[in-house]
Amino acid sequence: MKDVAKSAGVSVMTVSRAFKNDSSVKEKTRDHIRKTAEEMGYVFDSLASNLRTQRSNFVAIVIPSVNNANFADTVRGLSDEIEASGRQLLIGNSNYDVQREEKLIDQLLQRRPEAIVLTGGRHTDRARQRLQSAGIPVVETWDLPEDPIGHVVGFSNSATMEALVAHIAASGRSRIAFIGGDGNGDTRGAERRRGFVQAMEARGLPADRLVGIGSPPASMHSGAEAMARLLNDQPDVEAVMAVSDLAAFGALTECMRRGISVPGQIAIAGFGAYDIAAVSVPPLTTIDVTPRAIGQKAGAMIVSLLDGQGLPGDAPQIVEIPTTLSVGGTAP
Amino acid sequence: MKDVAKSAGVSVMTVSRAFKNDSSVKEKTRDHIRKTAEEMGYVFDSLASNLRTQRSNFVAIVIPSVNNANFADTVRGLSDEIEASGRQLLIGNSNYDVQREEKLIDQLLQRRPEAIVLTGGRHTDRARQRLQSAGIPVVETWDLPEDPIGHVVGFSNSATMEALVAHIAASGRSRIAFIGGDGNGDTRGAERRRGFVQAMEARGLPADRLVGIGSPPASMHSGAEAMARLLNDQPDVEAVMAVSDLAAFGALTECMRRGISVPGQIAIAGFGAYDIAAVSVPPLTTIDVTPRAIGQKAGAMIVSLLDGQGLPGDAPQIVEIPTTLSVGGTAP
DNA sequence: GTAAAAAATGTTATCGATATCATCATGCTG
DNA sequence: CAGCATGATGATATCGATAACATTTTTTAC
Repeated sequence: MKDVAKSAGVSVMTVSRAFKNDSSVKEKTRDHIRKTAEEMGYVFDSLASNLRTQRSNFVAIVIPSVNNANFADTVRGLSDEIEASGRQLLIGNSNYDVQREEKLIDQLLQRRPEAIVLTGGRHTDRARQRLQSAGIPVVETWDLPEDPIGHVVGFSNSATMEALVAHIAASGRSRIAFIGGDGNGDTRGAERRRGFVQAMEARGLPADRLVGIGSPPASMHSGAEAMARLLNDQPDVEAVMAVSDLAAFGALTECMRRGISVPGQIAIAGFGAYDIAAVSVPPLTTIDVTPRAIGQKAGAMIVSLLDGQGLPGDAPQIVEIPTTLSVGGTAP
Repeated sequence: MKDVAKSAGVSVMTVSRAFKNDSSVKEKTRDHIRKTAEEMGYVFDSLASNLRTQRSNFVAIVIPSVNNANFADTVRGLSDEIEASGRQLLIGNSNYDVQREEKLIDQLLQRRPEAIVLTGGRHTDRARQRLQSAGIPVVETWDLPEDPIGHVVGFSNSATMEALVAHIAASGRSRIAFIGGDGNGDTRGAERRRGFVQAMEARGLPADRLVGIGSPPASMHSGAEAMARLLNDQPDVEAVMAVSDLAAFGALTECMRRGISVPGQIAIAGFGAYDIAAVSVPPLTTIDVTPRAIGQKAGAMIVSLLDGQGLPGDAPQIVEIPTTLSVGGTAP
């Protein structure tokens, strides 16, 4: 900037002002400076600017995996809002591991984000502390934590799953299995499993048909494999609920390979309303959680907190995202 | 840091040294400082560090869309390598738009990344200039540009598509259609279309069955829709090649809905070896471009350039990624 | 035409960590 | 125990932009 100033025959301060064009610099001077800078190949250094202004102009989001269309949709929704406000989005992925998440949060906070978005409501104690003392808006998404760190934009995975069980059970099926991760690494998956078990027990139905698919994320392939195991071990199963559409579709393909009619012999339900749900033949019965809307709402909330008059200490907002049951052909 | 120093009874310099534990600080002093800092809730400010050291410790990647499993895999491969070297990855998405890419590159360069990874080989002139004068390693991926900016890790989309046409044509089918984007926004898609046309013409086959699916990315839904149009307009079609597995699978489902046998009446081929290709019934004939390996290779290259002795001005490396034909049931 | 207001530009100190050089403490050698 | 190497710590300037205040130039008002 000093070089540009010298070359343009003005002070550095004028150059600085010329670059954030709101300030009071004569139009002619500004154009001249801009042109000079362009010719010199000058690139503004936002590192220095960020340090001086104490504003990093970016928002961080921690997701379990970039490789998941649902989270990608949330990222897209968030990204749209954040970028429209002139900020950038920094994405970190935790690989479904709260320890890794803690480390990531530490790293991200060192870069002084203006706000941070988390996926899920379960975190290490240390991560919670760090976030709380960071003094920036924290938004937990994809969940309704009992004891939120700050703001929340999400839905209850367990309650939503219970509604889905109600739908399946209403068709008279009682031997219902759940395909999903067996650990607690994927907290949303664990919540869904918990919702399944609760709903089954509330109806006096056996809730012991839990088929594990190993470490998250649940893939189409792992769903097919789990279905194969289930069909071998408990061929009398009447319905299968999967932790996600991907696993559900995998299960459906396994039925197709074996000539098992869906939903005739076995009903299948997924979760997440992925693209595959609508295209699949038959379409999947699933739950639409509007992942993009989650991101958008979180983004809008953050932008209004940062740009609005509201102080960071404002009362935490809890936004519950409505989920809808999308009845397809696999479980009418 | 000043506060921590005062509280721990040492100078700021000692605190600074205590945090990058390589330096010569007595172990006892370091532990004391670390503990004091932890208690005070001190969070290291990497903004200041980055400014002083002129090293941002992050690498940027520009992808067309986060919402695409192939690019997500590349991001994952890159992320693994970059994070293992202690750096962070900043992801920007260009929405398949070179103008937007140019703007994004400008923004990213202002944050002084240590290297930048691009998807595709087509960029605006201004973006090329900026990148060239940035003085950092630039890696173009997913393509083999004629005039690369710097390093390259990719494959030829057109040549790969030609190989796929060869496979289909070898089965004796000649009325072959291509389903893909009709514009040039998705440069990789456009290259594949070009490869299709070239291969068809080289065989003296008609290359006019091009079915557009609107703006990228090609989705399962848009593939199904395109297939429906194709079947209505040109019911005599014998084979369909899609710009991606997602569109291919959508096309397959449309055939299933209409009771058209695949591959009996119509053969279908995709591109990308997405999860769906292996799980689909029948499995899709597709091209595996090993997206994750692309990311890993690019990441390894960058890390070796940054951490190795090699100067940034070193000779550009061109790494061609081998693609493999994966013959499934849709086009044996 | 002059005084006051407004606009445009300049000067200096600063954000928080660190490179560099300086200083002080400690250990080792003969 | 002097003399020197080594280890540990401190003081100061600096990275590049900008806030805050100071100064100069231009415009407006009477």
